[in-house]
Amino acid sequence: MERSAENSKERILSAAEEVFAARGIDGARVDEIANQANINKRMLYHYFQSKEELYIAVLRANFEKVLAISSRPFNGTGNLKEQVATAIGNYFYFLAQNPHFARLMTWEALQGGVHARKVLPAIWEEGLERLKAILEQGMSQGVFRPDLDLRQLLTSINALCSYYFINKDILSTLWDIDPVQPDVLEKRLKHIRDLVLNYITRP
Amino acid sequence: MERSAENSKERILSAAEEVFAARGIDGARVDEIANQANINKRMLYHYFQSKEELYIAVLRANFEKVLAISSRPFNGTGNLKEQVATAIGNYFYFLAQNPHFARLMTWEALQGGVHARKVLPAIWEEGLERLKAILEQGMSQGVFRPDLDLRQLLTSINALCSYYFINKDILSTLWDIDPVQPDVLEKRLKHIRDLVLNYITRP
Amino acid sequence: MERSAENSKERILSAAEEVFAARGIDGARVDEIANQANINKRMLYHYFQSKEELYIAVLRANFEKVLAISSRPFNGTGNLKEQVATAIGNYFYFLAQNPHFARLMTWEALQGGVHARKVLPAIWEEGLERLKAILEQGMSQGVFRPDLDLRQLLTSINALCSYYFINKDILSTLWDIDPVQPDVLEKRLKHIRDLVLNYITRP
Amino acid sequence: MERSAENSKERILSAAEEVFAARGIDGARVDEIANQANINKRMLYHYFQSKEELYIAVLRANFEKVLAISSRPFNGTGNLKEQVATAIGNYFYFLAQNPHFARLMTWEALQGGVHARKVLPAIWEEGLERLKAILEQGMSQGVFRPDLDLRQLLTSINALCSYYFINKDILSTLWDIDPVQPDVLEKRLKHIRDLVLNYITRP
DNA sequence: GATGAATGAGAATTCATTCAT
DNA sequence: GATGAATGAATTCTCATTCAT
Repeated sequence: MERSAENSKERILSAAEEVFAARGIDGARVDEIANQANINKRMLYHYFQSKEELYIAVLRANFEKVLAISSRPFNGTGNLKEQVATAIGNYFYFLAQNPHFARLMTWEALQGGVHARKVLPAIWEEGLERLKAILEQGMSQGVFRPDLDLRQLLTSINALCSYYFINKDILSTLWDIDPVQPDVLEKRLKHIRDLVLNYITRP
Repeated sequence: MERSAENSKERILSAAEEVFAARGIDGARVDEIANQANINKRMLYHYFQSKEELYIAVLRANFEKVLAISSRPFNGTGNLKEQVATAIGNYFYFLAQNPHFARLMTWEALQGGVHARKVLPAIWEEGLERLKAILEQGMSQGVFRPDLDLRQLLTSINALCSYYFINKDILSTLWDIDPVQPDVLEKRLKHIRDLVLNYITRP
Repeated sequence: MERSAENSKERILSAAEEVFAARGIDGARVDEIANQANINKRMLYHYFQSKEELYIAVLRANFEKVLAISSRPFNGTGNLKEQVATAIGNYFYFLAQNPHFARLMTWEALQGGVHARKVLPAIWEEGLERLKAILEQGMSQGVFRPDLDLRQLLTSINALCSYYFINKDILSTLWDIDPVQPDVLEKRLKHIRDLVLNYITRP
Repeated sequence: MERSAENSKERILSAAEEVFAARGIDGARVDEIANQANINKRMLYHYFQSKEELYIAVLRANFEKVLAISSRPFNGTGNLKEQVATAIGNYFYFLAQNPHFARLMTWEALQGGVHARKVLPAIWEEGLERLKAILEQGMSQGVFRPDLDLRQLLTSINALCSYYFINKDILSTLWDIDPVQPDVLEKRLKHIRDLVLNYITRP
């Protein structure tokens, strides 16, 4: 990892994300972040006013990451059912590949979203904005059941995906397999898709 | 301000549950617990060896609560579908009426279950043990689809229920209504039941 | 051990002696003393005003023990040389059989004798009072060298005896034998007697 | 009030030695050490993990001091008897000039050497290593009595020297003179030398 | 005499933050 | 930009002592 002056801020943010995701804001130690970023603690305070500011910066960066994902050209093809399946898969694998994201969101949720609120109030559902559009389209076209409550449904999809990653360690113990192994991931995704697609297509 | 000896420990446990559920083990302050329990901090250390021990005691008490629920006479009647609906409802309302439970479990989950592991390793699924039995029965009787993966399904039910309460504050902002109001709760439960029942009954 | 009311005070004193000898006044815990005495902590404060008072009471009791020894009929027979040997032996075995004594005296010594001073200022040499008398007799009779400095000599005898017991644990490690085993004790005593008698009898 | 970085650790160690020697590990207060070192308590924990670690560091430093003494060029001249006298004098004056040393060793001894053991197990006799060599030489040359038990003898010399300094305060009261005044010191040393030399040279 | 719970003052340890260079 | 030492305010934990019964 390069150590030129310019990327100091990046290194701090990245280390902070790691530590905050792992331990939450109260469990995180500024020292650990500085060590992991390979910078002097004083530099950390040069770039960020306080531990809390740094935490918020991490949240902001993560929100931007989802936004980027959710606004990038959609690779869903075929009919609307297939597009739902694709959108769910995209989200699921985004969470799998960005393990810090769901953890950060959950620490935040447990704290009532006090910090996240300072960044972007309505971000919570952003990652599923595309999916929402597809579902709305499907409802109006009669492909999906007309009585879908999108709030409930999007909440459920979020739950079905996030919960899995949040509880990874515990599931790992309970099931005695690694929940984030490729084939195990795929199995989980299939289950979520079945559950959701079955529901939205049957009146 | 009663001060009888026997309930001091209870008061401490109860205050600790409140504070740990609200802030997690790292965010909790022993002083706050002592104040809320209306005891001298010293007494807290008389009954519990350390903050961590107290936290574990809280976890243990909560585990026992679920166990008590899941092992009490089941009020499910009627056919297996109805029984599943009842079991989900029982669990959902248990979470609604014991708001600390899901929060404690989630703080724990985020920390990899390090403390919970010291109490009871396999407790995680305990609250849904009854439901599991019903589902197994339904599968063998051909009432439910035969290819149910119970691990996945129970995880999903847990997710659908817990996530809602964990994200209560955020949903409250997003939706601009109180998610734990009786009728809103009932709506959420209906959605979960639909999702699950639809899935398990269609091959 | 009997637990009738009357001997509570005795039990406390005895436990306190044990604990104070083992850990010193600062290392001792009132709780440990109470537990070991099998009484309620409150009783301890019934009999003794404070931890310090209790400690002083222990010192006093120990001083009385030496006084009793040093004033009891002397079993020294034969000539003065033999009497010196006997007196040294008596003192040495007193220390061996009352392991708390030398330890208490040494904790006190390290603390400048602040507490002991409150009990009996001149007690320090009491245990060797008899020996002093014999030595004086021997000097005037010309049996011992006439230039003996009794202060120095008594201090030395005290040192030669006490030091051994105080450093018991360390000698045990260094020598890899138990320093208070009967034959090892006897060897030490012989050495001390040789050293002293050789000195006092040669001009 | 200089504040250069390098000597902070030294100042802490030096203050700690002072306080630990004066009050023992249980009687010592971290606050007092910090004050005396003129640093913030926090720095103390920056350099040393805990009070116990600091105490062990003090022991280590003191052990190194004796080692340095005992391994420096010996200024003993003349015949073996004179060399013994010199070696005893060196040790005696080392203790006189390093009053913390004997005190630290004695606090340790009373606690069974639990902490010292972590530093250097066999250090206890180190300060008299040189003397031991001379005595061995003298025995084989027939200058000293052939039946010397060096363990006993070295223990005795240690006792005769250390005990004096450990009991300084009490002797001061008993004798009504200052035991560490130069001429009083010299008198004590003379006595010890007489005692020992008389013993080792007479069969 | 006896008990167990309770307490306030204090002691060790930790942490985010800032100063001097 | 960068550094390492320094700090004050908490925070956890401990202890001798006392109260209510």
